[in-house]
Amino acid sequence: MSRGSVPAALCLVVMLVGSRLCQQLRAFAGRPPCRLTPRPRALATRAMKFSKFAQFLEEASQISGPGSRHRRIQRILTLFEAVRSTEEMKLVLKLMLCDLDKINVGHALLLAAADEMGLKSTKKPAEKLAQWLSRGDVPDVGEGWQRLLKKEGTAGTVEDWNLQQVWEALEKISEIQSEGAVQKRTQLVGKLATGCGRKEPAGGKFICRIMYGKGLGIGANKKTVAKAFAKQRLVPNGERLLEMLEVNPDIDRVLESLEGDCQALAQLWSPITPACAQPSRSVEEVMQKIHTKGKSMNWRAEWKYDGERLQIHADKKSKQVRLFSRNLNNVTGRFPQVLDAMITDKHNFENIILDAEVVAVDGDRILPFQILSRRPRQAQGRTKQQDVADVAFFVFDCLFVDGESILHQPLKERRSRVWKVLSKSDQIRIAEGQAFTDAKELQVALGKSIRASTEGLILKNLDSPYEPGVRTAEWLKLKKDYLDSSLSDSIDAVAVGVRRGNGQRSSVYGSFLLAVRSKGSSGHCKFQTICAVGTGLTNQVLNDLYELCQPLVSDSGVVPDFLDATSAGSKGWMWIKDFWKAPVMEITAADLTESSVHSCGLGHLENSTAIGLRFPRVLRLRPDKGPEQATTTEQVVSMYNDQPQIKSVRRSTKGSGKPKAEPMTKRFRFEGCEGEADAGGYCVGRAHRPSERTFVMEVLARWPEFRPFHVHSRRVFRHGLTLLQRGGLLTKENPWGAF
DNA sequence: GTTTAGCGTGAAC
DNA sequence: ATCCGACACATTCGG
DNA sequence: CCGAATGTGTCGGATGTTCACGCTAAAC
Ligand SMILES: Nc1ncnc2c1ncn2[C@@H]1O[C@H](COP(=O)(O)O)[C@@H](O)[C@H]1O
Repeated sequence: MSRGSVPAALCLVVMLVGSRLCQQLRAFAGRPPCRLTPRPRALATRAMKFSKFAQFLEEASQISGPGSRHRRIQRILTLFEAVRSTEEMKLVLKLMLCDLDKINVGHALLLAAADEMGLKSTKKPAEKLAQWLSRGDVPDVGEGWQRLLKKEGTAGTVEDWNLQQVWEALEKISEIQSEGAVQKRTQLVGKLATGCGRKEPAGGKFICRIMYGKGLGIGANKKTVAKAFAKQRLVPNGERLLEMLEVNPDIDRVLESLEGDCQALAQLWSPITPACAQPSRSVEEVMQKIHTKGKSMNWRAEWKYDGERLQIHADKKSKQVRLFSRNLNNVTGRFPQVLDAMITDKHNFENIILDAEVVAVDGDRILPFQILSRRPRQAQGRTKQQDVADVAFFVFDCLFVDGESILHQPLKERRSRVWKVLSKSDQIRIAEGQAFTDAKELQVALGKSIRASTEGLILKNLDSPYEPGVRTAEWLKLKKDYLDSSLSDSIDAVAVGVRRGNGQRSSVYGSFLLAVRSKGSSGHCKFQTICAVGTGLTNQVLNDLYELCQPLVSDSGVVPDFLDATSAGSKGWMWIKDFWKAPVMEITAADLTESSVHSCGLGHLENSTAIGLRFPRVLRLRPDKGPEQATTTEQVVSMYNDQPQIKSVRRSTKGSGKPKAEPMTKRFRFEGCEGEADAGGYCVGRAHRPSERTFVMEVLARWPEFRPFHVHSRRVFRHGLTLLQRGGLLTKENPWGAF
């Protein structure tokens, strides 16, 4: 077998699953206060100390290996069993799930608070902490706090707050406002750290993470905590916690309701966790998913509008309307135009809950997400000046109508139910879509949707019920940037800056500042930043990049002169000085956006705007390329101008778009694979076991033709492995050496 | 003393 | 938003 | 038929850009 050619058996067709659960909804974050009942004090006598709470968490965090999930759940269960009252249980849950009101405490403030802990053993604790973090001595601020507090020791009498005290401190922090707020907050946070972490330093770590609000880092979040809660006995109906939370995010209320006869039904004025869609990477993959699902061929392709998810609650008689964001925040004040549109007499409902996407529009034209996000976030006074843009609501589902929860009804029913009672208007529109049965129809629909400036399609099983909070297989998203085709171009960009990772990535660089090539005025090459990227990298690649870049990093902190960077775009980076050795990465993105942080295209566009990338991610490294072969600014600019939204604006304002630019780098597809999913049926799964990873590495190393594939570590050649084994190319004795 | 620029935070994607 | 790793559980393969 | 290999789902935790808002610090 010659090295440059690919065995026929290895024809790989990318067609299958990339099912990725996105991160969980941060369902609880920042919910506006709606606490009507004063909180009774927990029993003072046996109230749980934060130190004890922290010990449980610490133990749970150390569990790993096979069976770890179960053991972790058991450990958390013991924590629950140490709880003495429902009130205390509320606190435990809210703390574990970081369900706090907005407290305006972030990374910087947590650092500064180290100086407010009254530490004796460390001089300039905040400085020390920052140093630890920059060197990766400590994976996150929380661990840093723990380390500082540990040094203090527990000699003498030491504060040890109970959960109630901690909660009250958090509430106090959330209330701090106006002049001097930052200082007051910092002091209070410092005090809280002392109260939580003097007796048990791990308590400092956890209170820090709780305030930061991104999870406790113990390998247990909402789902796992709920599993443990299901087994505890103090509060009845524990196994219903999750479903109840999906229909009412208020933990206090839900725990109370569990004590009665509870049912997970949609309720007016109480936000329902929205359903999400699974990503799909091609028309073929979609068709395959639909068919293997079997039963129903009753599917609908709907435009995926690029705006914000909005849940509309309305009641005709009381003339009330309430709007909730995807994360269940109350955003009623942000869309005053729509409130009126919801309470017209033209509608034939008494009350209703709609699922919709709100989009910035100009008449019939759909505007980019960026325009929508420029609208004010808070209710504007009566003296509203010209708004940034009109908005329209594209309704695509209905969860509740006239006092009845219709979550369980099939989509078909729900749809026909709404359209009967909802009256369309400029503000209230219906999501465009069509039924489809085969790949061809789907392909056509996809093309249409993209030309209409949407992100792609959402495909829905018309026979499926509404599943709150679930990334259900009954909804598939097919976005243009997922597609392996010329529809989405990739960019080859140079890593010009690096930044140390956090948490589990603290031993390597966690993200990279990327730049593209541009001709400097003097004819020299200048590079312009286009995005930072930190996803799409495997641990292997991260380690390699660390080894590769470490020697190239300058210690000066001065932006190198080959680089054209804005001041905002150059904050927090360590610079690569040995530029010509800098690694090149092939990346992709969902959109090209206007940027004030990055410098790409400065000088090529009107209003001295520059271009950045939305949702950038690494496809692969390009060790075969040097910076001089990176994509150019001009190419990026023409990609920008090629976007449907930009074109449509140009059409309406000017005559025509710019002339077509030189061709982009295209991703390679191995010959014979295109559209031949049935030909061999060889492919594709995730290569996540070590032997499979090794195999992939080998294949990539030996047949460069494979490299240009959209190779994420989890969507590669499983069957290729089998085939090679069967063909005798791989043997048991020498699994990888037979090439 | 008043105005403006900068920075941190949260939240949308 | 995207993506990856680890683990869990289901299904198929091969002796 | 059973253990190993493979296929797929679930969950947690890394990471991105941009914007408005409100406080702080600098500039006038
Ligand atoms: N017709 C539609 N049906 C469902 N979701 C839609 C639709 N149009 C836009 N979306 C949005 O797409 C989001 C899901 O995409 P993603 O967040 O990429 O998983 C939802 O949260 C909605 O806000």
